[in-house]
Amino acid sequence: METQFKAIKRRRLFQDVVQRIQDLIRDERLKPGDRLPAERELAEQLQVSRSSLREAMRTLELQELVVSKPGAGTFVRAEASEPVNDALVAYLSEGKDALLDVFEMRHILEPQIAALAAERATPEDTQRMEEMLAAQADLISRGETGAEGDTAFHFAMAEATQNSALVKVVSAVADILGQSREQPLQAPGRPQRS
Amino acid sequence: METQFKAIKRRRLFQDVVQRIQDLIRDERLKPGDRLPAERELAEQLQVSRSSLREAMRTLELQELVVSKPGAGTFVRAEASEPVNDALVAYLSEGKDALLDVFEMRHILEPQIAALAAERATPEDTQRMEEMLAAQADLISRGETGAEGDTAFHFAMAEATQNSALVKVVSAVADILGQSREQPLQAPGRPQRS
DNA sequence: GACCTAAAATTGGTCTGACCACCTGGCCAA
DNA sequence: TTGGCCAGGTGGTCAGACCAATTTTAGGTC
Repeated sequence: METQFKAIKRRRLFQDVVQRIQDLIRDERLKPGDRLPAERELAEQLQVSRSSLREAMRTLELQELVVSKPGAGTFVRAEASEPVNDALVAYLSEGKDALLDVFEMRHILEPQIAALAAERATPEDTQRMEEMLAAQADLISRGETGAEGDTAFHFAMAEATQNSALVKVVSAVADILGQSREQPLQAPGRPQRS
Repeated sequence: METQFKAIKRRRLFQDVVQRIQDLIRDERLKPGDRLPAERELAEQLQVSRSSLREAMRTLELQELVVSKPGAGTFVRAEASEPVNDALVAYLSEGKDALLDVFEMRHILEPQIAALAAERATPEDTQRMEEMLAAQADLISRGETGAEGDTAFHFAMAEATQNSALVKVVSAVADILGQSREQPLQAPGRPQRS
C-alpha cells in the first residue's frame, strides 16, 4: 500500500502510434506526398503488430492526415498546416445564424485580445500594428472598405497575445467573416470604427 | 473520348460495418448506454473478421459514437456530439503550451460569456444553472474537486448565450481541459473559486 | 437471507502468420 | 515502339491464439 493507485492511464497501443506519426508529420519529417514505410516494415520499426498499426492508420486516415491505397502504399495527405483550420471553419459555420454568432464571438473576443496584446506585444508587434492602422486609415479615407486590413489587424493582435489558441480561433473567425464578405454586400458606414 | 470511365469507388469492408452501426444508432435501434454485442459475436453476425470489425470500431470511437472498455464491452455513447468537435479539440491542443493557452482563452471568454448569458438566459436556463451551482457547492463541501460540474456549468452558460459558435468553442475548451485533468493530479485548494 | 470472497467466464487489446486483390515496374515478344 | 505478361511489393482481410481488465458466478460465512 505505498504508491497511491497511480493515475492509471488506460492508453492503447495504437494511440501511441498515432501520436508518433502525427508528430512526424507536424515536424515536417514527413511531408505531404511522402509515402510511409510499408505496414509490415513500419510495424516492426515501431515494435507493434500490424493489427495495432492498422488501427492507428484508420485513425490517421479519419483525421485526413494520410490516405491508404491498396497495392501502392500509404501517403501523407497533400495539406499540412491549415487543413484542420478548414475543419474548424466549417464547424463554426454550420447551423442557423452561424454567421451572426461568429460575428458576435469576435466582438466578445476583441477587447480582451486587445488588452492581452497590449500587455504582451513586443516592440516589433506594436510597430507592425501601428503601420497596419496607418495604412488602414489611408485606405478608408479613400473610400475602401478596409475589410482585409481589418482582418489582418485582428490577426496581428491575436499573434501579439502569443496565445496559440486565440490565434487559431481568430484566424478561423477571420476566414469565416472574410468569406461571407465576398458574398453579400456590406452595409456602408460600418468601417471607421475599430 | 471524355467519358470518365467510371470513378471506381473502392470500398473497404470496415466502412460497411461503420455505416451499418451508424445507421443502427441513428435509427435508435441502439440507444445511448446500450452495449454492443461482443466483438467476436458481432463479427460473426456481420460475417467479417474481428480485425475488420475492430477497425470499424476505431472509426466509430473516433466519431464519439461508441466507447470501448476492456473487459466490459463496447457501449453506445450518450449524446453523439459532433464528430468535427474532435478536430477542433485536436487542433487547439497542438503546439507548445497549448494547454496553458486554452486555459487562458477560457479565462478570457468566461466573463464575457457570463455577461451575455445573464442578458439572454431564459428562466429555465437560469434555474438550471442555479441548480448546478447548488449541487456544485454541495460536492465541493464534501471535498470533491467539482471539476466535472464546473465544466458543465460553463457549458450551460455558453448555451444560455444562444450563440452556437460560443457553445462550440466552449465545448472544445471543456474537452481539452477535462482531458488534461485526467492526467496530472490537481493541486488541492483550487476548487471553491468559480 | 445478506454479505463477502475467490474462481470462472466474458470481453476488449494485442500478436502472429497467412492469403487475396491490386498496383508497379521490368522483361520480352510481336 | 508497343503491348502483354509476370514477379514482387503493398494494403485489405481473415483465423486463431494469448493477455489483462472486468463482470459474473459459485461458495462459504455469519
